[in-house]
Amino acid sequence: MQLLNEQEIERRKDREALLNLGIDPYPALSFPINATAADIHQNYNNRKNDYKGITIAGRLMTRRIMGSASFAEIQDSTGRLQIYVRRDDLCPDEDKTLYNKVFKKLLGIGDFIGLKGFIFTTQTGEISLHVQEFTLLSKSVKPLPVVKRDDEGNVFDGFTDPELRYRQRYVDLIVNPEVKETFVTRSKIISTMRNYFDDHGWMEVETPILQQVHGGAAAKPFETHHNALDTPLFLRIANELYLKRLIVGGFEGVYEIGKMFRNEGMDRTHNPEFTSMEIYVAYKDYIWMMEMVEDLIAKIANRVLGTTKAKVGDNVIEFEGPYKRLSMFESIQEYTGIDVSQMNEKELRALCSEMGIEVDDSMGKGKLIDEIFGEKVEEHLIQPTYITDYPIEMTPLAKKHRSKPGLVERFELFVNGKEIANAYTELNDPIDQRERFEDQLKLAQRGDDEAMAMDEDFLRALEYGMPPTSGLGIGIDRLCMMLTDQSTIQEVLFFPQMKPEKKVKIASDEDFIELGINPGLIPAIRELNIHTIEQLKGLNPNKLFNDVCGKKKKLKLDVPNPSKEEVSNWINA
RNA sequence: GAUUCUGUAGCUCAGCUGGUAGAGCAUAACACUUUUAAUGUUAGGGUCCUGGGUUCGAACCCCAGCGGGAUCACCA
Repeated sequence: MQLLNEQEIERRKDREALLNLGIDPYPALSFPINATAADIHQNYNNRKNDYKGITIAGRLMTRRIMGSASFAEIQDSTGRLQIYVRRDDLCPDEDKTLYNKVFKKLLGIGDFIGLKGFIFTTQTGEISLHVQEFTLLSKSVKPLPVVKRDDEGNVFDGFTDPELRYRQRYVDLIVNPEVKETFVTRSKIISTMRNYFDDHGWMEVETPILQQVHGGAAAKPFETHHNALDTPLFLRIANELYLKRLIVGGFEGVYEIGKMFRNEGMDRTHNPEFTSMEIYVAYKDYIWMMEMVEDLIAKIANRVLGTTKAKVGDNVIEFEGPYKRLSMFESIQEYTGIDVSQMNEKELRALCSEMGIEVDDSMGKGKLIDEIFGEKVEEHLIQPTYITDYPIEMTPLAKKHRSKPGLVERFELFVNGKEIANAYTELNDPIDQRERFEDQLKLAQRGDDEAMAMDEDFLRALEYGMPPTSGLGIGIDRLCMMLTDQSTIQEVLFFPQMKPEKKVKIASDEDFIELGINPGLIPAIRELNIHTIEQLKGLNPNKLFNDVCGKKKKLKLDVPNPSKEEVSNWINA
């Protein structure tokens, strides 16, 4: 049972009226088209003769009816096209129903129609379709928000409420073309990346999303349960350890683009499920990876923006490499003037409190350095910058630095103050790896809930031998935000996670009848805005009795008044 | 999780000091055969998020809850 507003009732009536005229509002048919809105706008002026006998389909978005002629706009996946409809073209004979009734009255904004006609240019210079035939393809029975734009692109009645836009993304996509554009760009970013990898001979793979050990990163997982195996399973927080197993298995380049799941907070840069790309290439190191990433990102920017310069917020970012490289210690030195490279844990802790950075006892040396970096450096890294050579404590899966003791071969790429990529020369010494996991265990015992879990099977794989390998992870959503100049992750996810909508179960007539209510009284009950059984149950019987009798009289319902006792019985039933 | 702002017609929003709920678009009716934010005339449309409280009287003030946004904290 659904409560309908005036416009929804009106549209349902139109649907009935169409059926009565013998027009199926939802015909089962295919409607072949030979043109799109974008094609017509681009090419009509140069190839005018080719644009006769056009068939095109789309959603009716605006109408300007002027008596026996009308202008309207349809929208297909490529954009909008104005159509020109004349009564005497559609209805050459006496019977003008098709235009006067069907087109003008029974169609509405949001309906899908198929059209046949020829393209022409109006007096005001707008390329338009002169309609010779139209077919209703699908009737819309819910009113669409109508967004108006003038010639300068000013928006007049925007559909802007973020809650509605995210919950009803389909509506957002229909009425806000720039939203659709963002997602087209997102798709291009991913396909460009995929093509780049494939062209290099690296193979796309799929690894388990349901994992028994949630390794490869430090985060709280979503937990579920497999009934047949009677075992707990986790939605993956990372896929790194599986991809490395494939390198052990003999593939020399593997990548995966897919969803990760983390049971943590949500904000404008975090969604519980997000898309990451991870790639592992054998016989490479992180120096090589930096060059690859520069090349990749510049190619993506070129493909989606047509340039390597991108406007991001108030900044213009140049994505053409080579990017600046700074070691983590150098970056802290550069932005604070302090050399932390020789400090021990105690000195670092003192420095943090001096800088007003909150610390707690669970934090080891690496974590403390990371805190300083996050607080003092990150925001300054606007142009693409590689931060390299991280403290070993915070990076249990990366190989020890070839020349700098206490550090690992790792870089993160920062753009506009945000991290968008993370890469290592991968740790492939199984003995070292086991020790690192054990160190993580110790951190966990100190209370660090982000410490990584031991994965015995992964260690077994490493023991068989993994070639030197470099690995990279890119946060796809963040990259998309960057390249589409969006400041919230929700704008680059079709369906961002939201709290569930409150569902109210509207009582049907049968539900009311079941309580012993005379069907003739139901209109009075609804008129009192009583729509759910719970609502009814919560009412005072005397008040309800008075209200129902009063409404019954007002609505002139031809049924007897209920007795007070009957009304009490409804409530107590 | 904390702070703060916010919830009024299908959509976007007004609503004064607490005194019968308003506009534009959309919808409906009439007019109009090259309009384009079409236009003109007219009409209908409301659980003012929910529940309590204060008051003669609450969209408005107070309390609680629910949804959403922003900022902060954690994480990518």
